[in-house]
Amino acid sequence: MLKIDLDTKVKFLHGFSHKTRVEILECIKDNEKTVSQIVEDIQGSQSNISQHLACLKGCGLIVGRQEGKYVYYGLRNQKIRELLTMFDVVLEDVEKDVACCENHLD
Amino acid sequence: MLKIDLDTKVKFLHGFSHKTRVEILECIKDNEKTVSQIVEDIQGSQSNISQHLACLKGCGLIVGRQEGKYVYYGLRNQKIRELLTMFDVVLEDVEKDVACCENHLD
DNA sequence: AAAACATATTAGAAATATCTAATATGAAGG
DNA sequence: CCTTCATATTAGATATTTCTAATATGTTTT
Repeated sequence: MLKIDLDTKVKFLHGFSHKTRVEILECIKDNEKTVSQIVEDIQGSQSNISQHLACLKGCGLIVGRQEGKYVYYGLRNQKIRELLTMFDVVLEDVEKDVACCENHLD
Repeated sequence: MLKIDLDTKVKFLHGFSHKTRVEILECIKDNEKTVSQIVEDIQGSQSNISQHLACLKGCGLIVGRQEGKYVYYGLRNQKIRELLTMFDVVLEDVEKDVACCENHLD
């Protein structure tokens, strides 16, 4: 059990903190895609998506693989995929919880 | 299997996107604490911590329970705790991966 | 009821993140 | 080579988040 540095963890988690990045992650969750496919899927601008991809890569969440003039991006590993799945599971729980307690998320 | 709304998910994930908030979560991971205990543990200002606690509550990650003049904050449920644990597991994986590939996190 | 304590809220300043638009790089095809 | 296509990078404008300092709320203690 390695000791995880707090700053590293924060940087890692930062990857999940923007709508576009979450969309990208979900969009490539099951199979890698080229930048242009991602741009089309989530209807963003090329430059913007490219920047978010760089961010996700920097956070350690995705990897890019060049093939000719295309670059394919996919999740870095299986554990990241499991984490994405877990977000949904946990959120369902939270939502049920919140609904039954009459509290609100904001 | 409920369908999780993207905006709800993004809001939820936003809770993890700041160093102080991650510190708070880790600090109350095993048992709930009062605001002043948290302030002391992570060496922040009362006002600042209070604002981050409000944020975490809004994101659905923690719950507060008043007892006399104290307010105890703890993780909302067990699943959130598992998620925090999973972050460490995934990060270890990523770090090993990154180390062996000679890429960097930034 | 006043004082002391714990926490929350607010406003505005300061710091950071994001987006847009333009340009750069680099590979493939003619 | 020159063009086209896919992607990356940059700079500056804009938007958002965070912090600090001051004040407010609510509870206990005296």
